[in-house]
Amino acid sequence: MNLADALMSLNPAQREAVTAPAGHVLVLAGAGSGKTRVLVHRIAYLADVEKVDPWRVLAVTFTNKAASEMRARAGTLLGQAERGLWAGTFHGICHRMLRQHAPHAQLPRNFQVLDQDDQLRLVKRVMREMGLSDEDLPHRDAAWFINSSKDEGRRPEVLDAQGQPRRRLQIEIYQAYEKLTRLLGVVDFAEILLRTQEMLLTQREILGHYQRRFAHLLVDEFQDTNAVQYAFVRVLAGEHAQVFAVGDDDQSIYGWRGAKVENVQAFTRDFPKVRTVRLEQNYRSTGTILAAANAVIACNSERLGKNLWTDDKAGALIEIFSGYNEVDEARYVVGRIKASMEADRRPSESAVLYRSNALSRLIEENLIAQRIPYRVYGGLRFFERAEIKDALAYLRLANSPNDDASFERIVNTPPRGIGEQTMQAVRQHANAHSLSLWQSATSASLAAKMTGRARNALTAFAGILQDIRARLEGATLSDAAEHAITLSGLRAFYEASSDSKAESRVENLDQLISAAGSYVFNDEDVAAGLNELESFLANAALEAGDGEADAWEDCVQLMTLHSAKGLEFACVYIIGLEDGLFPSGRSIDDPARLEEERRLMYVGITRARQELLLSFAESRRIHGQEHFAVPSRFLKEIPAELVREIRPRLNVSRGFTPAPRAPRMQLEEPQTLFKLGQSVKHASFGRGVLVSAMGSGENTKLLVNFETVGPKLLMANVAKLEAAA
DNA sequence: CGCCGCAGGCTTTTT
DNA sequence: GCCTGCGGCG
Repeated sequence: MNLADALMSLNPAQREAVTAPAGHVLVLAGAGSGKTRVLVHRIAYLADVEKVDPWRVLAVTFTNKAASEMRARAGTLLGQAERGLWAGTFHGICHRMLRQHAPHAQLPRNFQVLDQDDQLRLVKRVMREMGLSDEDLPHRDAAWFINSSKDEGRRPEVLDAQGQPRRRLQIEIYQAYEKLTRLLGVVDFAEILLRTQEMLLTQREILGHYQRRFAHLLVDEFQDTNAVQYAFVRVLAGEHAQVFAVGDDDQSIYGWRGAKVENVQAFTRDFPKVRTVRLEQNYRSTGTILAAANAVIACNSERLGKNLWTDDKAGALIEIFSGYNEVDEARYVVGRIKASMEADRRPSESAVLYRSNALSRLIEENLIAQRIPYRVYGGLRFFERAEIKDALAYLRLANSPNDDASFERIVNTPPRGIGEQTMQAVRQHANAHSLSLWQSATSASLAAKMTGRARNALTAFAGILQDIRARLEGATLSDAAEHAITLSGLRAFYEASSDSKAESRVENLDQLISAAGSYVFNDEDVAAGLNELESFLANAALEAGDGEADAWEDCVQLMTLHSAKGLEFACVYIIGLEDGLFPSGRSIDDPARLEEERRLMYVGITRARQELLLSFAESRRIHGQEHFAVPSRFLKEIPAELVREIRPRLNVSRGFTPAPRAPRMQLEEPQTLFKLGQSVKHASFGRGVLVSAMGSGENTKLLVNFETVGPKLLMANVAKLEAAA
């Protein structure tokens, strides 16, 4: 593609950003304003006009998906020249730097990356060794503390307990955890960043090397950077590199994970002469949707200020549905999706968004009942699945026998009679003689102390591993995976299992074999001294893969509001809009956190291109308990003229609901009320007369005397009654 | 050792 | 309502 043509296709603000002269640039890019486009064009512009070798450009994103999209789009603009461009996630880039300079970061050459689950296991182990249980401090809290400290760039030594016993405990666990991870030579996600940063600060030659190389740093989603990531950009930029930061303070929704919106402002302060460009023209949503988004986000006080506008026409009104309960809500939403499909919309054009994963269940049930294909995002990704990690652990242990974490993971998976008792002995023997678990388990001196049964079990396990190892030599990656899965007994174990999930586990294991077969061994890992298997294993944690192993299908999309960021859909349904749920009850009392929730709402609204439906339920079962809720405050922040409110057809009148709650929303549509003695129609029972009503709210039951089937007791919110003449 | 049953717990999660 | 962790029993 011709760059001039490409530049002409940009709007003035986009063009200003893309063609900005030498210096730092901050692009405040509103939702749907073409920020990826700007980033990609900037890379092309630098190459084409400024004659910057793409090799000297580093583009940083947060997700692998965004990184590969950027690479692909830069490729279409640049052609061959795109090769050499370093585009990746913060973690991917730092990981690569650590691999390259492992010894300078005090890491073994084939150090391992711990994912969340691995980390938690290690925290548990550390706490167990300290004599602490989950009751002293929940394991999750301890892991959380460690991660947020690292995100802030803090090592345990610089932390102060501030006289708080709980905090002291957290610091002690962090300290012990750190000691253990260094001993094992493993790094968690936060450590990848922090360790890289520390390496750059202490190893001047390495820093100089990268500073000389990178003339341009482009950072996507700048509002999501945490303290360490910001410091990384700063130190890498040094005095000479130009930083092109793109972000939207209104879409900062990861504050709870250490992201600092303040970095956006800090950028203009810490870097000299920053040129700020605002992208405010939105190319995604209708005027109505945009107006709603603007109105909601305007309720936040901490903003850099931006107002989205569009050339698009107003479009349909936003619908607000108020259901009696979650069942009602789900039925309505799925009904609407079905109707839109009947109007020739593809399933994948609709997305149901929610604040918390638990809300997907009922929607799923209804979609299944309606035979609508759907896909739930989130949950475990491919390489996070237990069976996959088990198989990888066999490969790891076969490749490096002294990998204790892998040993612990699979020594008794599938069950082979090596229990806690035996493992205690193995660990103790290892500790006493400074051996790895593998060395300990296979040592003759330990065997001598063991009972026959335990000894046999350990010998059998060792035999399996040796078998796998023997077949590693010269085998393709997929053969190696195949052997690990088969010889370990994992496949046989799941095939024999009657568990409902076992079948999909076997499928996943097969998927692993094909994933191994299509793995591309990269030059950097060769240069870092890894063999193909090590390279494959190293990348598994970092690129955990997609939520589903299946190929993309034309499905209704279900996901949390968080994971919807960056995506767009023709029709968006945001459910569970109740105070306490969204905004989350945990954020409601804290103004700063409430603003983050509001930004989440803003993100949700701006995902919609054409249609937006917001729904809440007056009562909802949460954790098995009935809760009555007030509609989300965010609903009231949307101007009434943009909204059409919908109530279910059947509304129980005051006549037989003893204590109706005051309606919070002004209802524009007339309610259809049923009176005692009225003729009604039911989908399957036909005509009848409403005889009596009992109970209240969600539990309201109606007694209807049907002409054909006689009297029936119906749940008011389930039976779709219509008034009959 | 390993299975089963019960009690308690619980946002969001790019990497 | 569903997953996790622990305690008891076969």
